[in-house]
Amino acid sequence: MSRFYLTTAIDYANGDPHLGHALEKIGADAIARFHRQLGDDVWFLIGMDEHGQKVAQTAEQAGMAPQAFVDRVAERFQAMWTTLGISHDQFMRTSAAPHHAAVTDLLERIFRHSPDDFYERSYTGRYCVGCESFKQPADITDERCALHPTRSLQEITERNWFFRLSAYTDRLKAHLAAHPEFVQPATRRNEILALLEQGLEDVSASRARFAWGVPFPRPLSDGETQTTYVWFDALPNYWTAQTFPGSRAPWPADVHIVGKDITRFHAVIWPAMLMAADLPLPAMIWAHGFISLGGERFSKSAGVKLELADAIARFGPDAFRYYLLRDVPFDGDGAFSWERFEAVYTAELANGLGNLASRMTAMLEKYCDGIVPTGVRGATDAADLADYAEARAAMAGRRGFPVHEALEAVVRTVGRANQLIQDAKPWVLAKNPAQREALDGVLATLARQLARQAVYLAPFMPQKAEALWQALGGPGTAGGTTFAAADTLDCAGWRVTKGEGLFPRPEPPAGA
RNA sequence: GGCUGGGUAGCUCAGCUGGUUAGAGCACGGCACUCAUAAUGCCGGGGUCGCGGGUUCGAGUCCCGCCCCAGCUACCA
Repeated sequence: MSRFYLTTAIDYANGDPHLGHALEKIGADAIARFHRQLGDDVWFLIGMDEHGQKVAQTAEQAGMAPQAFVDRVAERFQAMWTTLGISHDQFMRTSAAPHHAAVTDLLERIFRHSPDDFYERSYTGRYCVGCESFKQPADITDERCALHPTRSLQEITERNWFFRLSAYTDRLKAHLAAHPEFVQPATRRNEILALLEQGLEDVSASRARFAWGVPFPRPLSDGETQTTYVWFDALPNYWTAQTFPGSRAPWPADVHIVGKDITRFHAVIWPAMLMAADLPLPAMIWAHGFISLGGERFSKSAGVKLELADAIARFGPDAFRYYLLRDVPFDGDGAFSWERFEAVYTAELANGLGNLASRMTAMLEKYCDGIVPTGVRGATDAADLADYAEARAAMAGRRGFPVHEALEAVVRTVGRANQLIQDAKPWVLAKNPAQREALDGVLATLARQLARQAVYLAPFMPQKAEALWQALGGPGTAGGTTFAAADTLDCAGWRVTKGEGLFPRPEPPAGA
């Protein structure tokens, strides 16, 4: 059994969960569940990034202490993940004591192993009082901050701890050259290579002006203790997770699943920190795309534009998961639309899988008293197994994690089952007792097809997969069945029951 | 501006190192069937492969130029 440790980005705790957050967690959850059924010993970490000036500000605006505020936000996120069936093993919160202690340890480890990498330096920048942050040239128009054009920018000099990121340019280049799979998909890897080619600049490791965070372990030469800068607090969460009570998080991680907007932090700063601390690097950074709504992008810091609850309520959490995983390529961008959601649901879940289950269970009850007959495996099984092998290949990580390709391969088996029924015409065979063996063979094949579908769909639609598995009378659970077992299973003797439709067709519009 | 990737049927996309009538899914039209959630299966219409040159016996596939789109171009995360 091989170990598989995957993480998602920790979500910034200054608002409620939105579609963008959900896409990442659902995709990661499908990967986690898939690897459990591959037989891997999976540890799946998600969580919250709860520190920083913005959080402190938002809390203040809400009239709350920062900790009370993030407690409330974390609760909302966790409730959403429960609703969506996210099967994380650990929920990180950076405001938790073990994280503070472990971040401090990591920073001290860097001081110890790479004494030259942290140093004091003055940073001079254009500070916007409205934003309470330094502005980059790109954000400045006519000497004013784009967001606060009525105020003038101040030139402020601040003394901080800096991290000698520049010293890692060559080592990072060498690592990417030796491990082409380290950053995926390829387009993100190209961006990182371009960045390394231009050379890295040192980055702040501590900040003055706000206290909501982990105190930087060593004071500046003038005695001031500053707050650890966001990336030296947030990124280490993947590593600090193992210090939490009850955690079995190993190190290094097999894959960090992140949004494409934060690839560089994970592919450059984080590995450099680990090198400085003399710790092993994660095997892969997988950067997924974004989902837009009405042309507007979502990201961690974008506003809520779609009530997640509404989308989930439409056809249930599993259908929502299916739609996102099927219609949004996990290595690129996609767009949410109600029309598309309904079209995919109707065509593939109601008319496709749902109807297939319905016609198969009906025939088994009608022709076999609900007991799956004995039948030998044939070409249909072989063709299905080829598709499933493709699904496993897509999820193996060699080419990153194109989750949509895996699901697509599984969906092909639904079409094949419908075709088999049409070709074999069991209702014709049933009229002729001499064709009994042929009829049994077809129905047994269909049972195996549905059973395998339940098992392979479990990572994508955990609840619906169990409902199907139960209707088929399978032993144990679909999600608890390994793919290896599914590939060889025999359903002879299972008691099938035709229950409620798995995916009811959408209600026609009122008045239509 | 620079770097990277992309522009192929109404929509979303496949088309590896150049080679026969350019494919899939969805949508659309017709036919068949009745086990099924008026579901399913079969057949079909539909493309100047962004534009213009070039190389080649032959280019969606290579070269040059141009147009358009997306991402990146570092301390909000």
